[in-house]
Amino acid sequence: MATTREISQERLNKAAYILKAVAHPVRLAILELLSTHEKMGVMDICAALACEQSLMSHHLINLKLRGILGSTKDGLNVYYWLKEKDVTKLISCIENCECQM
Amino acid sequence: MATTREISQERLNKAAYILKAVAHPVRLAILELLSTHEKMGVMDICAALACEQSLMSHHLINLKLRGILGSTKDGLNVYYWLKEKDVTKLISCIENCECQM
DNA sequence: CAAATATATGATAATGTTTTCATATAAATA
DNA sequence: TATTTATATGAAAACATTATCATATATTTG
Repeated sequence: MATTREISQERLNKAAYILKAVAHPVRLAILELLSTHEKMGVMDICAALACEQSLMSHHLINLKLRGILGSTKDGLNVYYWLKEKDVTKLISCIENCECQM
Repeated sequence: MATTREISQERLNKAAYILKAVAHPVRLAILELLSTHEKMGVMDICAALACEQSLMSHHLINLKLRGILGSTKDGLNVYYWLKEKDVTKLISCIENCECQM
C-alpha cells in the first residue's frame, strides 16, 4: 500500500535525521556529559571536552534545533541540558555491538 | 587521567562510526528489511526498497565492511543477512524520541 | 564459446557536514 | 559609558558522504 510505504519512509527519514545528529564524537560526548550533569554552561562544556567555543556553540545549537537539548540564559551564561534523555540509550545500545572499525 | 580520557574518546569514535553507518534512510531500510528476512539477494533488496543496483551495492558493501551485514555468494546471486542484530534496537530506540525535524 | 545475468568497482559529480575565523550581540562590571 | 565576558552567527575553507554512470568481473545458459 502506497500510504504504508510513505509513512514508513518518513519514519526512516526521521530516524536517520536523529541518528545523524548524534553520530559525531563531540556530540556524543556532550550527551554523555549532560546525562550526568543536569545543566551546564557552555564554557564548562568546552573545557570538559577540550573543544573550542565557536565550534561547541555550533554543535550545541545543532542538538538544540533537533529538540535533543534545551537551553536557558542566565546573565552572560547559557546553560544547556539534555531534553531528550532517550538518546543516551543509543550509546549504550551500541556498546554491545561487535562492529568493525 | 589521560588514559581514561583516551579510552573514552575511542569509545565515542567507535559509537559515532557505527551510528554514521546506520544514519541513512536506505541503510535503515535495509536493516529493517533484513531483520524480517534472514537472507536476501541484492535484486530483491533493490526491488523492495526501490533503489538502483549500483547504489544499493555501495550501501550493502558499506554495511558489510563495518561488520553489520554478512554475505554469501551462490552462483550469480549474493545474499546478504543481518549479522549484527543489535543495530535494529537503535531504530526502535529512536521511535520513542520526541525530537524535532 | 557467445550472450545474458547479477553484482561489484571506480571515477566523478553533486551534495552535505565540520571546522575555522572574524565578528556580532548581549549582559555585566569598572 | 567604555570595557570585558560569554555566547552566537555567518561566511568560507576543508573534508566526507552520497549518487550516478560506465564498465568490470564472475557465473550461468544457450
